Parts: sequence; structure tokens; C-alpha cells
Amino acid sequence: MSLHLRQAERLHEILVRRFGAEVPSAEQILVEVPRERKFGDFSSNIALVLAKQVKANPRQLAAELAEDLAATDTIATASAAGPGFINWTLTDAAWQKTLAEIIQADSNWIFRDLGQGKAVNVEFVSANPTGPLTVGHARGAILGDVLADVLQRFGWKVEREYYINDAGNQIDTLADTILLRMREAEGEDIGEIPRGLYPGEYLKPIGVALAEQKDKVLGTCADPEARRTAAAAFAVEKIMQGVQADLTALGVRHDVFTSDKALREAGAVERAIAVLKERDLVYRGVLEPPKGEDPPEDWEPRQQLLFRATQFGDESDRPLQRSNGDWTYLAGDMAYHYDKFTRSAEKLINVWGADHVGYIPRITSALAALSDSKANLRIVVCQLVRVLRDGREVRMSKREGSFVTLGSVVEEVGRDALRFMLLTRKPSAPLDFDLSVVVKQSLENPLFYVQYAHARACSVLRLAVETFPDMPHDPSSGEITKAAVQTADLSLLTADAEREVIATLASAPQALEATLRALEPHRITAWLRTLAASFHGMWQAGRADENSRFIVASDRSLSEARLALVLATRDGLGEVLRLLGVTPADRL
RNA sequence: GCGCUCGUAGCUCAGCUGGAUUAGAGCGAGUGCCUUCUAAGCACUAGGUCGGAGGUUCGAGUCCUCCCGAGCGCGCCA
Repeated sequence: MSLHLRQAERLHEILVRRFGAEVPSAEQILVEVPRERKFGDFSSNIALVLAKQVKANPRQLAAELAEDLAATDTIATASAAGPGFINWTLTDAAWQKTLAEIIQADSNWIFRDLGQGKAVNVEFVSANPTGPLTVGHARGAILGDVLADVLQRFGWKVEREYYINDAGNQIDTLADTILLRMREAEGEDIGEIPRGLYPGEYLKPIGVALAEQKDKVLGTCADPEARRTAAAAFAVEKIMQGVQADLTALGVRHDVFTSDKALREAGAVERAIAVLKERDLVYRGVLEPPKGEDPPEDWEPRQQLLFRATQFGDESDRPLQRSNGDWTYLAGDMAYHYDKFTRSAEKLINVWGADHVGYIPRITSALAALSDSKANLRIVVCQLVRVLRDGREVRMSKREGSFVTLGSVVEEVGRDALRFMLLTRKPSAPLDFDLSVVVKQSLENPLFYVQYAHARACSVLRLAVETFPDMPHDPSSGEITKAAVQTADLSLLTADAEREVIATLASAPQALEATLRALEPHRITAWLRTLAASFHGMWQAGRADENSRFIVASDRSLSEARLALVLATRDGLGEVLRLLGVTPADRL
């Protein structure tokens, strides 16, 4: 159990004793770390929250609760403050015990089983298979990947999914472009790529590949539609190979790739629409013209199959079928989400780019309609990424085909730096990504700062062996092992800087659970930076005063105690870095 | 026109989903600290009417309304 939660439990027990069972649970009691350390290790507003319910003066109630807290053996001081806050500090022994538990528990102390094996489906990336991934996609990819990992560590059964939009107009366009590129590869002068097709250079190699395998892929197809279908399948497969290569380079993995086309061919759309019909949620009707500044010129009112999205809070009913009889994107997508829902995922998470925000009410209303409001869908919107170099924006023009591909960025800055940087901002905020900063070895580069702390800790663990050669150590890394500090007398850790590091370490569950709640991994990178800062601070104390160093040759016991803290810090940093898909550095 | 997101120090951003006694970091600017475990660091100083105006509340950067500004979006595209 986390230290925070344990504090809340103390309060809960005290409340039960005083007021009986009708009090907030430990999970509901807010326990915070005050901004200023001098106000205490923890604080709570519970007296303010409860004052009305129990008809007490908040200040008076806080004082009484503080008195009860102070009587607890792990709590050193507790007092009421302000309008009714309670501040308290733990005893040195309690902090030392916290560290001891962290060391004993390996890294499991950070996580608890909140998911209890429940199934959650995380759909992310799902970039259209018409071109390579960009840095923008990478943000969503890493976000989804880390959220999936975090959910898994907290006990959920996670399925990681990629939805391939391999049906619809864009795929026809792709096929036409590829067939043209094939003719170009065969020596024909195709001139400019006509308007309406994809002009990007990245499709050239696929045209060449198609020319090489023309007989095998297109065979003797004379029918233009059959040729198109074959070319499309060929191009999608090639592009998806590239996408998967980029994802692999990023360290991002999916369990399932679901094809829109395959779902449609299997009748998923008809099934979904049948469900809606049963509930009287589809009808034939005519829509109002779209409300854009300049409505499409070719717009004209038509009778079509519509879904009553307005009944679920959407601003307008939505078409399911085009005039040529094809299903709309929404029809396919609702069928897909219904499919995910019926695959028994109790929770669905979609990671989407900011350019899809307008579509959220549509899909949420569609899924609510299909699932009888039973589906639990959360959509994490990921704002756009601006790529900079030396503070100047690098243009990402897909038209020119000269846009910054994910592959090129990973090559330039490395997987770890890219992952960490893209995780430092909350998803809902736009992100500037400066290629020249992430390779810098300084504080400007937050990953470096954290890696430096990790490497410093590793360095101390190696050097300990020089002073104390008999300490158990790992021959390959040269670092002392846990066995060396297992019996350390942690009561020797009483310095402020040391307690600070323990406190930061112990707050890891807070950062991780906040990520889980808000689906915002930047809280994890923030925690890493805080822990790194505490550690750098503690390190520095040893520069001012030799007796404050981790390794004090004349005092074996003190050294062991401090090395225990160094080891715990190193493992905490390492564990959480790895959770983010970043490899901790043993040296820099 | 409408919807969503964002607006916090010169710059880039946190602010734990309503808490206080001084709104926090980093960069940039200024000062100090290496015969000492990595100075790739640490400590300190300067810098903010939290876009603006109302409102709800014991209590608002956080919630509500309106306004201003930026980004993204609005279809028988996906």
C-alpha cells in the first residue's frame, strides 16, 4: 500500500471511531503533500469537507483530528492550520520503514491491482494506410503505448489495437496513384501527378515494386475495378510494413490490427445497423446543409439513411449510407466500435489526433446507441506537434512529400529522447519539439537530467566496491547488489535531503495513479524529474561536506544506509524509465 | 456561424481533477560553489494583477456565464 493511501487510512480509522461508518472512505479522503515542506509531510482538508455533515466547526474538528493523528505511532507532529486543514509529519522511523519496504518489495511497491484482470482495449495510431507516419503520429503512438503499459502494470488485461482504414475513397485514390506510379516505373512519362491523387514521393518505390511484381499482383485482370482492388491491397500492405517498421523503431507494439475492409466484408456494418433499426434509431430523411463558412458547391438535399445521433447529444443526425449505396465512414467506424465492445472489453480507450475532435460526439453517440449506453469509451485527444530545429519550425508538407517522417526523426534524436520528450507535455496541450534541444546534454533536455541522476547513482554503486571490496556485487555491472544493503541500519538516515528523497520516491504511486485516472503520462515524467532533482540535491550535500557523502570510508554502517537509499533511487528511476520505454543509462 | 482544445514569469511548461499560510519548475539574465563519489550538477537573486470582466463557494489558476486571442475541426472525406 502506498504511503499516501496509508495516511488516508489513518484518517479514515479516526473518523470511523468518532463518527461511525458514515464517513468518506480512505480512497475519498484527499491527502496532499504541501507545497512548502515546512508545513509538514502531508496535509488534508478532510475537516473542511466533513464539517457540515457532522455539524462541527471546521477549525475545531481539525484540531481534534490532529490530536488523534498525533497519537499515532508513525506520526511525529500534527496540527490544525488555516480554516481547517490538518498538517502532519512522520517520524524518522516511519520514513526509514518506508524505505525499507521499498527495498524489500522490489519495484512492485509502485503498483497495485486496480484493474483486477478487467479487459481494456487501447486503440492508438490507426493512421490511414496512405503514407508513412509523421512525428504527429508518434505522439499518439507513444501515448497509447505508455497508457497500455501503465494499465497493464495496474492489473488490467490490455489489448493494444490498430484500426486500418483500408476501405473507402482514400483507398481508391491510393490505388489510382499507385497504378500511375507503376506506369512511371515502367518508363512512361506521367508528368505532374493529377489533382486528387497523392503527390508524395513516398509512393514512388511502391509503384516500382508493383511494376516488378505486376504479373503476380495484377495478373491478367482486365477489369479496372479488379485492378484497383489488387493495387490497393498491394499498396496498403507495403505502407503498413513501413508503418510497422517505424513503430518498432519507436518501441511501440500492437496486439491486433483490425481491417476496416475485412470487417465490412464480414457484414459488421449490416449487423450494427440492424441493432440500430431494432431500437428505431435509423430513418430515411434529408439533412440540413453543412454549416461551414463556404458550404460545398455540390451540396444538394438528398434522401438517405440517417442515424438519430441527436438523441445522444450530437448536434445533427448523421448519414450512414452514401447515395451510391456505399456505407459512410461513420457506418464503418460504428460497426468497428461495436465490434470492439462486443469483444468484451469493459473499457475502450481511443487515442486520437486533434484533427478528429469534431468527430467525437458522433462516435460516442453511435456507440451509446449500439451498446444501450453500456460501453465505457474514453477518447484521449492528442494535440498537434510542431517540429522545430534551433527554434525554427520545420515544415511538414505532405503535398511536397518533403515532410519530416518519423523514421528520420528517430534516427536523428534516438528512440529514448523522442519518447521522453513527447511524454513531458499533457496530451491536450500542443507540443513544440525542438530537434536540436533533445540531443543536448544539459538541463534543457529533461531526459538527460533524469538519465544523469540514474547514471550518477549507478556510479556510486560501482565505487562502493572500491571502498568496501567485500560488499556483494554484480560482477558484470560492477555495482553492489541489494544483498549489500539488506541489513543496513536505516535509522542513520536522518538528514533533510535524505528524507526528501525517500518522500519523493514514496510518492511514485501518486504519480502513476494520477496518470491512470487522467490518462496523462506527463505526470510520470514530472515525477522522474522531481526525483532526479532530489537526488542531485542529496549528491551536492556530499560536495560541501565529506561526511555527507554516500560513501564514507570510516563509517561502514552509515555508508550502507546511504547506499540503500541510492540503490532504491536508482531502481525507482530505472523502473519508471523502463515503463516509459526508455532505457536507463548506467553511465553517460 | 457553430463545436472542441489551449491562454500561468522574457521563453517552454507544471499545478496532483475546488484548498490555505509567499502560485511552482526549467531555460534565458545575475551571483556564489570543483585538491572531494560525474560542476553534464547544486545553491541563491531578479522576474507573475494565472488573457479580461462578472458569478457560484467558507475558499477559484482550477467550476459557471460572457468577451478577447491562438490552434484544430465542421461534408454523401477518412
